[in-house]
Amino acid sequence: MKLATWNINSVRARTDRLLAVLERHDLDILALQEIKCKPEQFPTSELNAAGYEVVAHGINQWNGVALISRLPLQEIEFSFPQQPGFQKGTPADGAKFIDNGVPEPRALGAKIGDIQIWSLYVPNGRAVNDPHYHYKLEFLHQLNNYANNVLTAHPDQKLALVGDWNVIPTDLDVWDKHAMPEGIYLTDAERAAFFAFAETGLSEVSTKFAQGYTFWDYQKLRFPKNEGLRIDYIYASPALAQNAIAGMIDRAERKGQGASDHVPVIVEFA
DNA sequence: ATGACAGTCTGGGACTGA
Repeated sequence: MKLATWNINSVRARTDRLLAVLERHDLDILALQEIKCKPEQFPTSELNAAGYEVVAHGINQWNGVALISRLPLQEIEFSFPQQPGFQKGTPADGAKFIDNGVPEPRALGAKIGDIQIWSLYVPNGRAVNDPHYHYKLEFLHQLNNYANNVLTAHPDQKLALVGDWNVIPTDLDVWDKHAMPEGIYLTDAERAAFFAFAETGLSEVSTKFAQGYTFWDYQKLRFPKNEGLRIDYIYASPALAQNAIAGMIDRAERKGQGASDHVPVIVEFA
């Protein structure tokens, strides 16, 4: 079973590349982030024709996540428990960000066979101590609580948390650790929030099979110079992780006209 | 060498992203 995650940066702009990725890698499950479209704008008929079921969760312009699967998608969830919302502005009550109680389309869960999978687009954070940064940390914290609750209740559950984590976990995951604006993505708090998932028993399963970056900015010849980031990850619970047998980063997908700035990360399970 | 990233729409500039 081949599982992949990919921040596609607009599915409408890259439907041809999407279909090619599914075919080239013979994927069974693909989690997308930044689809940047409403469900009715998603290329559902093309994907159905290619043999996939689809569920998309998005608005017209920003964010948006989707799951594409050969096996049926069941028990769809459009947010995880306690997923925070975000409203622009500075809180007047001393809070660190305004949670309007409406989760953005950044998480989509489903049961595929015996695997519980989430496609996740973790908030960017924008700048250290920006309200969006605190929103990001709260998003990761509540996601961690959810994962911990699932695995505490069902230790043998196959659980996959995959997506664009917008965290640079180690200095090896960025070409220049001083290159990020105001040090965003690699603060101690962001890194601690990322590694906290390992404390729940999850393990990141792409790293042991594949080296290299998963994102290269469109600007400043970042891709030709291989100045990138590794911010797309596949966390798996013990029952799932033990079946991981191979993995790769599809670096070639970054080439040519019309590429996303992220590439697919793929792990195969026995 | 005088360009310089890409997506979307509330569009021809602003916003977001990383």
